[in-house]
Parts: sequence; C-alpha cells; structure tokens
Amino acid sequence: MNIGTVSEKSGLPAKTIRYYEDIGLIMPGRDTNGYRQFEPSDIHRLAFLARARSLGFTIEDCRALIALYTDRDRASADVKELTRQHLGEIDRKISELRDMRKTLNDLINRCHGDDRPDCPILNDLAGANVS
Amino acid sequence: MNIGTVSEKSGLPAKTIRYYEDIGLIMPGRDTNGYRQFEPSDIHRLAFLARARSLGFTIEDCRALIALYTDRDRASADVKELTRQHLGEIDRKISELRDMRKTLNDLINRCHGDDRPDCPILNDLAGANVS
DNA sequence: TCTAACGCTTCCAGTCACTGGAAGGTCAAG
DNA sequence: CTTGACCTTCCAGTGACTGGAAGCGTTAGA
Repeated sequence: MNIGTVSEKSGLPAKTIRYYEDIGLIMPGRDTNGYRQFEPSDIHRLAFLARARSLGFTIEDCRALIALYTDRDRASADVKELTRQHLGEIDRKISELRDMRKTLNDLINRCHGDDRPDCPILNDLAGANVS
Repeated sequence: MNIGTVSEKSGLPAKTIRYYEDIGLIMPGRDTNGYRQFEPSDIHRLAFLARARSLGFTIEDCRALIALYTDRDRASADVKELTRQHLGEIDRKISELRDMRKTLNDLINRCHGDDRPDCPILNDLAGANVS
C-alpha cells in the first residue's frame, strides 16, 4: 500500500505519516521505486496513534503507549498510570482555561462595547484592578 | 532602568522582554554602552502584555490590544469584540478538553490496573470500541 | 506514443512564543 | 586588579506538524 491509501485509511495526512517515520513511530519498508510500502498492520498502528493524539497524548506518550501495546507482558497498571497522569494535566489545563474564561467573561460584561473609548477591559489589562 | 530591573518589576523574564523588542512590541532606547534603557511607561506596557498573555491572548492579539490601548479614539466595541472572539476560542478549547477528559476517565475506570496485560485503554486506542 | 496530471520522494523553512546557551563587553565592590 | 553580576548578540532548540519547491514515477486518455 502506498502512503496515499494509508493516509486515507488512517485519517492522518501523508505529511504526518512521513514525520512519524522520521521520529521512529513507524518503519514502513520500501518498494524498488523508493516508495514506502505499508502493511495493513501499519494502518492499525497509525490509527492507534491518531486516536491517542486526538485524546491529547503527546508524541512521547504515544511512543510509550505503543511500546506497552506491543509488549505482551505489560501490566495494565502501567497504562492506567500514564493515562492518569495525562488526565491530571488535562484537568490542570481545564481549570486554567476556566479561570481565564471567568475573568474574560466578567470583563466583557463590564464593557459597554459602544463607540466610546472608555473600556474596562483595557483598564484591567493596564493594571487598574477595579473589581 | 536596565532590563534586569524591568524584568523584576514587570514579572517578565529578560529573555522575553528582548524577544518583545525583536517583534516590535516595545522599543526601548539605548544607553551609550549599548544597554537598553527603559522608561517607567515601558514597565506599564510590559505588565499590560504579561496580563494579556496570562489571559491567553496571542501575541497578535496583544499587538492589537496595545494599539487600541494607545488609541485615544478607539471604540470599546472593538476591544469587546476581540475579547469575545478570544473567549469563544477558550470555550472551544475547554469543551475539547472536557471531551478528552470524559473519554480518558471512562477508560481509567474500566481498566483494572493490575499486573495483567489485558487493558481496555489500549484496546480502545487500538480501535476496539467496546463501549 | 506522447503527454498531462497526479502521486511519490527529499529537503528546507516556517509556525508560536519563547528558552537555553555560548561568547563576549560593562560595571561596581573589595 | 580581579571577581562576579549584569548586559549584549547570535544561534539553536522546543512540539508536532505544515507548506512548498524541485524532481522523479506512474497512469489514463488522445
């Protein structure tokens, strides 16, 4: 299978697949013409990566997950721990964004938003913490 | 004032302040020895930037906000609109993260997390959508 | 058989917002 | 006079791609 087909089947852009080869996440063989030759198992692996990435795992997480996936003697506790750590980071990001959201929303509500220059948003940014 | 003092007062690393000069967000003068010379107004401007960045505005947003801030004829509606768009993006990110969170949490709850290799998390990543 | 259009290859550069580090000049204290 | 802190510039790296150029390979149609 050529890269175009694999791209379509895995849902990953060809560019990304080549990049994943660069960083050693997949190792397709080569045809006599130099084209990458993919096996059905590569599609599976790439779909695995696509799913993990869409869940916000970093590339290094993915590397670890793939290693665990292909390790017959793995302990599910290892996978769970990695996932738990990742969940913790997501929670941190969510609460950070929620803090931002709250502040921005307050500011928007306080800004009359007409053609006058007076603006609580800019005042806040400028450090006039009139709350 | 030298960059170290300004760094301390604005809360931004010296590196970042130099970077902001590179991209034209501040334009400090220079002393005869080549050192950057900052005015008190520069601290104000940098603190403005630090605050806007901490609220998740991009550098380009910051550029626009600074322009609006220094424009005596600005309309507060413009600021409000920019902020509203930014809020929209934050909301999008939050809901994306919440989706991830939910999926990951479900997976964690389904994974027994012991020393056996069987693992619903890896199964899900591999595409076996056993829900 | 020729040709156009597409698919594949590599390599280089850019994204965003910094951050780290090297090599070197400047300044104040002891 | 030396030490150490502070300043300068420049280059490279981060993460995870993405865009584009230049140049082959392949295939479908006239």
